[in-house]
Amino acid sequence: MLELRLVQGSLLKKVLEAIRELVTDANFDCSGTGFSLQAMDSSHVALVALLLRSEGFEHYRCDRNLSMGMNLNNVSKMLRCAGNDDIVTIKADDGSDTVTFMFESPSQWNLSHSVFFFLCLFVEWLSFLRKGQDKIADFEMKLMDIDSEHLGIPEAEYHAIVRMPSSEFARICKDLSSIGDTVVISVTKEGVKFSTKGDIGTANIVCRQNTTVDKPEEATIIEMKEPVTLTFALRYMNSFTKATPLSSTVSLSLSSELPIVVEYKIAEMGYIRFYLAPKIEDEEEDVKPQV
Amino acid sequence: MLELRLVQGSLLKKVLEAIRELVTDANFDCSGTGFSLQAMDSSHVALVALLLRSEGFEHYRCDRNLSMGMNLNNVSKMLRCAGNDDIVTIKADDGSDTVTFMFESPSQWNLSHSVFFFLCLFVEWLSFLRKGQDKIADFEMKLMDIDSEHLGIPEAEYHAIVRMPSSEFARICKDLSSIGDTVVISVTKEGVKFSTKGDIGTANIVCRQNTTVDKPEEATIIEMKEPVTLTFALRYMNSFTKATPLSSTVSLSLSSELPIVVEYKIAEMGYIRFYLAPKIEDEEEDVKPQV
DNA sequence: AATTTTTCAC
DNA sequence: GTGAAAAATT
Repeated sequence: MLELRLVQGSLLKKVLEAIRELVTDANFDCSGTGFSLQAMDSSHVALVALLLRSEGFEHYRCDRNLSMGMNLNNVSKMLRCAGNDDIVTIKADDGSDTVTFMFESPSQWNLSHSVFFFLCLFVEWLSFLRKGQDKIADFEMKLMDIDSEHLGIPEAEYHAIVRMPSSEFARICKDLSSIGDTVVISVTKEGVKFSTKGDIGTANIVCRQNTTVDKPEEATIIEMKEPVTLTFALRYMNSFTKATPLSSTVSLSLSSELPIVVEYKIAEMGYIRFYLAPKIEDEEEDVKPQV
Repeated sequence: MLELRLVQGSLLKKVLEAIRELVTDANFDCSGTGFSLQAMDSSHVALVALLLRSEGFEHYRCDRNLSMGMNLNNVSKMLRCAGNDDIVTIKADDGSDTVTFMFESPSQWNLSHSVFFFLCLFVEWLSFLRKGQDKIADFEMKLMDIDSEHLGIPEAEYHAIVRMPSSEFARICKDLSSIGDTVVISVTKEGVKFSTKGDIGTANIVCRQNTTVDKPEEATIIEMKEPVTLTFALRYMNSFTKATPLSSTVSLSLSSELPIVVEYKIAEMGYIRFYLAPKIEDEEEDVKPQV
């Protein structure tokens, strides 16, 4: 039997919005460790790895390892029926070919946004006292059989790791894709440079290391062992940035010839990591990306 | 060599959004006086004139007069990659067939919107002290050869000049175009009347002079030497109102048989002016507009 | 799921 | 000024 209770249900909604553009069907794997997913995108070029550790759940019961194949668009449809403040419970019986998502709405309180913070805390405390909720919904979904090719992802030493605000990374990818199709990411001790070239011209965006900001999540930090320059398809990068709502920072891990790792940490729980193989620099422009 | 540095980069973004619907390709002319553009719209009916005086730039260097032909949609694409708070620099080397737009993001400061104004000023002063920025982007674009027919626009005496809130003018043009295709603008000592006629009926909007408002930009001021009534195609008027974000007020200058001048002043820098010839009132409805 | 911008009908 | 349907964003 499986029963996972996640107080912050909006997190699950964000996770699905982050993945569903890239992957249509995937297996969710449950074990004592946590709730995880690993899948290639439909064109077999990018890889997504999700981990939500069991400790991050309010309640986590997983009697034995379970792999549940789901259509992510359908999961997303159901999750969109959950309010952002809902508590989400995922349930599956042993041997069952269905999974159930349960959403408990917290009681409606007539609060404007300008209410004081302590009042919010008070209200949250009240809602713990309440025995029930105004609304409880459950959605049951058929599971599917999906061939999973669970790749062991080797731990690699990266030449460079860049951490920057996730919104800034998203903005850069979006801006560059209005000029070109690919981005050249180049890390030197000067900083990290994102470049592209297209019919109407060229673009270069340089971000310098900057740790002198008020909030740590606004910092740009570059750990570089060796300079590295790699080229990637912007189309995938833009898909990855769908995970921006999950974390205020993103990290890019780069090594020559290795796939880039674009990681969004999920507070208290784990991460989403996207892997994308670099384009092979060649005389020809239209080289098909290799995995 | 050309190097123009504009602290308020969003202004340039707005200028391009204001023009690009009307004009696809145009020459930007740089001289000691400033940065200017003059172009007919693609159907050769309306004329746009832009002036950004050199004094409005933080730094203005223009060694010799330069006319740079650009596709405004491409310029706009690049400018959309600039943040609204970015400092924009336009660069061109002598004899080069490219132009470079450089965007410097101000450093991230932890400021909420509710911060006091003087604190903003302080922060702006601080950012001048900083040697560099977190993010610097540069976009290079090929220039084009464009036949420019730089018309001398004669200074005219206008029978009437109406100044009103630009948003109000935009609203009137939009509303009237849901009823008819043309607007009759009629200035008398009563005020200014915008009228249209269509299949479903007629509409008249009268704005009376009103200077007794709290803010001067909310005033409607009519300077009239002589009553005047002219007819214009609403389609162009609606294009002109794309410049609304540039100024809180607009002025309409009218004389019989002369093109109307719709002017948006650009604070501290200059203006955008749109010229549109009146439709000749005739028994026939479908008279082609004359320039 | 594909491409670009805004609104309604000829 | 051209064209088909609804809405925004890449």
